[in-house]
Amino acid sequence: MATPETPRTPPPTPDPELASRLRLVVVRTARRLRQESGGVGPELSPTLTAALATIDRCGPLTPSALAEAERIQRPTATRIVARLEQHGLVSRASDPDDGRVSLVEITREGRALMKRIRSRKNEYLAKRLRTLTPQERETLTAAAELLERLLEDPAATASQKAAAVPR
Amino acid sequence: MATPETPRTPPPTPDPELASRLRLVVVRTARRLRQESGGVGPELSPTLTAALATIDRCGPLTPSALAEAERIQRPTATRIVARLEQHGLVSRASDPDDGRVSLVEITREGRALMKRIRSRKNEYLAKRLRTLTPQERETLTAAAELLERLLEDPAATASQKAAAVPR
DNA sequence: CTAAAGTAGTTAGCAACGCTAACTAGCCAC
DNA sequence: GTGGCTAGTTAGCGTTGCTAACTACTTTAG
Repeated sequence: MATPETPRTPPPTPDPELASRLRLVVVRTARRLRQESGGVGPELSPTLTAALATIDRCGPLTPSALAEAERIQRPTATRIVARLEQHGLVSRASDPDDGRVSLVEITREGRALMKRIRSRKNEYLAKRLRTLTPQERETLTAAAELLERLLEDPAATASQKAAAVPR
Repeated sequence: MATPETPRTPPPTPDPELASRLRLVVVRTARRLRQESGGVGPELSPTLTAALATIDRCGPLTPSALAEAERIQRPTATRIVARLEQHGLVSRASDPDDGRVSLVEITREGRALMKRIRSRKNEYLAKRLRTLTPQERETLTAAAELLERLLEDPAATASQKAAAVPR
């Protein structure tokens, strides 16, 4: 098994293989998280949690802004906000300057839930993480940051999609 | 932005925070991958791709074994196999010894598709990965390995991490 | 000032994927 | 054989993503 701290894998890292591998592991991990989150308690699904986190972090924002931040389509954002609102986790306010936009904001309850989620819902993952060495956790932290970076910059992606028409 | 420029995690990394962060980034990455894969061409969804990869790697196996490997329920495996079979990517054979079980195997076409997928469908990810430094890619490789380990059963994990005793 | 164009949000409907519950079919123990 | 186990399937549900099309408001042009 590779020791993450030692760059003992110098040459043989062809992109396609790493891409494949990342694909698989990310898909499987996401699935696993979804499974876990469901059973733990009366908590939110990963999707709603991620959205709530964004709303929390980015302050009051419009559904469109949420869609952009989460890389989802506006209709999806609409539904997500509706669900969160239904649970009393976010509230909406009309923009006085522009009657079209509505500003979504996290509520006190929402914030409290986020806090609870951070400490409790991640129990599964956190427990697993605790079995790793500090160096390994560092690796994951760095990887998370890299992925975050990869997720940004929609330019290349958008142009790719535009080029791929036939279907 | 490469070598010495990642002052990542000099301070302690509390588990809950890392867990949260991993959660979010994994969920979002998975979503992104799903979006990309759909539009690029006549390719498979991430779920089907992952399943096909497992069938390819683990040789002929039963639907139950697939379910276990992919951490899904048997009915889900049934549907996935049906879809793959529909596309001619896998074939089934009855076990002569046990009339209940059916053995699923990847076909030549399936193998060819896997090959194509590895080189083509990951284009999006691979392209992004190419913007990283070798060291960063190494980090992701190590992270993928860690996540693979974390995905395994607690029992299996425990035995494997025998070398890396948590404190 | 009114008409056209653009933008924010929503609604409606579709497909993928995961689940549980319940059924069928084959195997084995008695 | 009958009863119980296991493998696989079918049926049905909920979530989450999408696109297309609609409404409502704003902005711009004439």
